Amino acid sequence: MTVSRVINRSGAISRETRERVEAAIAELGYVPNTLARSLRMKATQTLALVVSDITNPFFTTLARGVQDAARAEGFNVIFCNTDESETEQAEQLVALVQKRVDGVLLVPAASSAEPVAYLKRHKIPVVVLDRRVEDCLVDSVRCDSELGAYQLTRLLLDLGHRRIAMLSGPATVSTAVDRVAGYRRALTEAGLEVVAGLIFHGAYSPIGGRQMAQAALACTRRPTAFFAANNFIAIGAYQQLREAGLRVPEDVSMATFDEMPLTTLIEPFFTVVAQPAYEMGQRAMQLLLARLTNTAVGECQEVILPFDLIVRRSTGPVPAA
Amino acid sequence: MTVSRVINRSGAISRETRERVEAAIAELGYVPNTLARSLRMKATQTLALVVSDITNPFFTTLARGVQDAARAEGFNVIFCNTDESETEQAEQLVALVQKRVDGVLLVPAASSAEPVAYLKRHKIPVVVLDRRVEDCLVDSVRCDSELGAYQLTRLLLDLGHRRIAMLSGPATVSTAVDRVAGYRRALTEAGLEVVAGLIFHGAYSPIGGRQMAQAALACTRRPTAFFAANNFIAIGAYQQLREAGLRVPEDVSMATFDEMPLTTLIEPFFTVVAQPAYEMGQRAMQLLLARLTNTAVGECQEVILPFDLIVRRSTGPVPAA
DNA sequence: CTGTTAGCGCATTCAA
DNA sequence: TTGAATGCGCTAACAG
Repeated sequence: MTVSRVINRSGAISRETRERVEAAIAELGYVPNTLARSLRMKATQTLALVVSDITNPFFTTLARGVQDAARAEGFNVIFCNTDESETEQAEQLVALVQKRVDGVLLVPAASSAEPVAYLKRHKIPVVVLDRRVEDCLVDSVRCDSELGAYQLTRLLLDLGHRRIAMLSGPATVSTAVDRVAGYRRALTEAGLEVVAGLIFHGAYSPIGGRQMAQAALACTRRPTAFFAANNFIAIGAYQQLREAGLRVPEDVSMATFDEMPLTTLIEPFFTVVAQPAYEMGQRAMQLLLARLTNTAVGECQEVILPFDLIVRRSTGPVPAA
Repeated sequence: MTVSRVINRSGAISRETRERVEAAIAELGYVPNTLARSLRMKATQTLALVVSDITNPFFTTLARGVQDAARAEGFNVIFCNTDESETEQAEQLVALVQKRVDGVLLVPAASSAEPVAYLKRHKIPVVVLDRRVEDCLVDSVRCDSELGAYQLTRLLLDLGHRRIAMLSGPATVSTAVDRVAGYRRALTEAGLEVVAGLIFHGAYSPIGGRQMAQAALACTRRPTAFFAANNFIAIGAYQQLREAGLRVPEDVSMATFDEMPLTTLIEPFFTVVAQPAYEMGQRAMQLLLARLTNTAVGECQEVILPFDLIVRRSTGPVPAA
């Protein structure tokens, strides 16, 4: 139809017909069908963001960054949760391929490169966010978890702590692994022995945090500091410590990765490595859009964003024995 | 093709051909195209949730409820933010119609019934969530804001407060209006005069909260209690009070609507009317799905869910003058 | 049980 | 400047 030309401003149209068409559109309440358009164009103008849990403030902030950047270019974004499960993730990716999304931002549930390969096989551009995957031929945006953990551990060491429990995430997730690595490096450099019994892996969730804190408290010599690998672990661990009658920071110190926005506003408490979630989302989306529009983008990029180490009230000196 | 029958398990197929087809599918990495399917079927198996800000924990929790319920029935959900703007909302709805979503869950940016009518005109079922709209012929799920506000105000009155500042949301939003109404009723029933100068309307955001708190503090006789209409307002107001050198609850009391999940876990502080966000999302989705599948659902339903009034540390008696 | 025909609503290509 | 034919990938309805 000529209608198509009017709607898309493609081709030349006499003013008269255009007005006639526009009038008809208004009168009939006609709304073009994106499905048909996408089918024909082989492009959906839709991108996806796959995260573990859209309930985590770190990811919601990231999501806003993603969405704002996408909106600016006229793209829609679909959000998916994997709940940190590789099977869930695989299902989600299949669904996204079925929908023929133009690109995917992926916070991988594990470090396997298979999901990335899967998308590439279907010619869907991917940007890996927040975490590493084994294979390296992907665009990616993240912070340096190893360095962050190193600095946070240094901070605790400088305060005099020697028995620092590391409450990390799933051993399959790169951030969890890297944060343990940074922790180890700091200890080793300080000439201290790394005690395997003080390193824990669990879910990136309040429950995971509780369980790990409980296990850590069961050690013969109680740790004087707790390093939580993310905000949810910190929360759970904190609750567990309180229930065990311990005060933070008087009895034990705590430090963690990731801000907890509302908490921070009300009563800034946790000493954290604050990652720039919004910017991470934005940058990742920009990278993806560049792949989609620019033909010549060259090799894959690896963007490492800086973080802030913010010292607050949850850390203090080792209490007198 | 026969392929379609294999994939959809429709019609009868010999085991041999089925296996042959399945083998080919696996080998080629074939993934069916949802766009084409939806175009043909005139159904997308996709629903939408439109909220003001997906960053607000109240809405993320609600979103999880929505999504979990949808997933259970094989539906996908698209999330949209309106940032409390009617124009944004209108744009989002057009986009959703273009995408031919099968249904919409709407947290309306204003109480105008026009957006609902628009969707109905396009034969898209709607469930209105959390807020009222003027016209009533829609399914809806929410809590009784008037009652919640009434009880919260009563609580403050019982503690002896007489000058209670009401920091509410936009006057165009039903929850903001209803919460003011509940506040007024409590005062009136207690035989107190409602001071117009103590009722404020602003954005449902930390900034809004700050501004209203500032204005309230400028009153000749300072309020002894602050009633925030939602969590974001509470945060902003709290910050403003702190900066003014006031302690909560020693100098002033605060009460609010909506939990702040992480905050609550760490250091339960605010006295709140806690709405069951997750259930609200779930119920709304169930209602929508009923409309979509069941043909005979009868009249529109209005589900009012109960809330919890939780008393915590942010409220206390009026300090001695 | 399997294949064929047709059309969902759009945009590209070519003709008028 | 406009219209007609064609096909994107799928499924419903019918034939074989």
